[in-house]
Amino acid sequence: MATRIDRALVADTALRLLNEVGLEGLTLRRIAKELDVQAPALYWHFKNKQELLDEVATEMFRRMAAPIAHAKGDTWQERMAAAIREQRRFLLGYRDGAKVFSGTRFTDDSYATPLEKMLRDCIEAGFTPRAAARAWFTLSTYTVGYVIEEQSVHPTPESDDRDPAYEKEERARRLAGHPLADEAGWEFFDDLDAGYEDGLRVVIAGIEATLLPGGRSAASGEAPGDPAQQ
Amino acid sequence: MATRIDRALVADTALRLLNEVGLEGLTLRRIAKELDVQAPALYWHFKNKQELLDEVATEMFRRMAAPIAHAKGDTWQERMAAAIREQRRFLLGYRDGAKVFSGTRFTDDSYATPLEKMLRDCIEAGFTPRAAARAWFTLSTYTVGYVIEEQSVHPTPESDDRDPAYEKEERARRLAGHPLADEAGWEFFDDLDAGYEDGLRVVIAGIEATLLPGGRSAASGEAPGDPAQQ
DNA sequence: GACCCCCCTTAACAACGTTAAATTCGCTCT
DNA sequence: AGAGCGAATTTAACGTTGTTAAGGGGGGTC
Repeated sequence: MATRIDRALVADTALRLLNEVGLEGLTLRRIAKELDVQAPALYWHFKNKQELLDEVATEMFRRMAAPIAHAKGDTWQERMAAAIREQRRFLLGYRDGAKVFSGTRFTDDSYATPLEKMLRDCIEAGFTPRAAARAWFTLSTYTVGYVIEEQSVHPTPESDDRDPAYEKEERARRLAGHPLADEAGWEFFDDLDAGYEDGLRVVIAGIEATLLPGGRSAASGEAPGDPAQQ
Repeated sequence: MATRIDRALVADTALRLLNEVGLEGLTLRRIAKELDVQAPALYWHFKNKQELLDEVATEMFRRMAAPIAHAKGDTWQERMAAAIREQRRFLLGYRDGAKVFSGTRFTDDSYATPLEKMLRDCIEAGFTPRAAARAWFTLSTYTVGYVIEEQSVHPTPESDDRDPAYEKEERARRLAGHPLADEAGWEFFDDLDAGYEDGLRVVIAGIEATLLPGGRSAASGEAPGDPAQQ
């Protein structure tokens, strides 16, 4: 009847299913059903659910690897921005994409190739290896954090239905007496794409200023606040 | 026998319990047991587990609100850095703190007071309200994203036991042929505090450069890459 | 003393991840 | 072709989870 299953097929199916049922609906029995198989069959291919999810996250990354690596631009700033925008686009493309992605371990080195390319690009632009790593990591961290927040407002991709708990009037009432905080909330909810772009611009400008040799405080330990007190 | 329970007591207890059993061990029955009560009793005070977790996250934030609001420094840069460092410190202080914090909805406006103070501070320093909101939001997003990653390496606060899956040799073997990616990994794992400080420096420098009027591209739409293409 | 509302208990349900054992499929060797 | 064998899957079951339904005890008020 149905062909035999393997890790790749399971990960594929689970990833497709993710957009239909969300992370909390992604149970072993549901995945098994989609594969015309009983749930315990999955345990032949994965030692537990976490390992299966790791494979799903890895497959997710495999699909974004090429677009990230091929991001184009005239300057390193433009290439980095284009690459990380691709990453966000993919994370947004899967329901709960950022949650699945964050904190899971990759099961192979598929992420190494695009990463290697980004870093080499930076180094050729004058970064030290350390600064290049910090630059990319900061950008990536910001992006994942941002998309997690985005997806808790807009649970499903390609649809405008907000999570109903984010309600206008209730919010406004609660924040009476905090006009700035209220406006800040709107600033965020109103245009998520624009908000991301603003933050992206901030981070890239910061990388220029602090991590690129020639930037204001590239080599020195000088910092805002007092980093030594930590 | 035991005193009656209410939302505050439940949230308190759950928050204390969180550090002992972690997020996945934080079941309703376990919380109830700690309160000398049967699990369904919790449903009198919360409509479901998510609402309880929202209350826990809110209580978490209530405790960080004062330290954040009272962060001191001579410049707005130092004050922002000090405030967001406090936020990270608190998130790290609870097991799975960043995961609990991210994406959950606050049940009251306890976060509005410190936020209002930060924003006013920025505006007095010359920011527009919009820029102030973006600045703080970018900083906060970066921090939550960073701590989520941190806590998936170091699951429990105040202890050095790494999650054993992050293994040296295996990693090195997998990344043979990707020397930069390999080194980047070390750059990250090796000193998480320093890594955070580097990123923090980046973001604050970027805020200076792009969001503060007088910064390089404050008012213009100019950006790295091509923001309009989104 | 009867009523009522608040808060909690007991009992139970369906669904979950996971394990153990039995079973079937698909190939190889003779 | 048939026996043998390991790989892949099924059936059955266990303990635990979030959640619901129904009932009961304990103050306060008429």
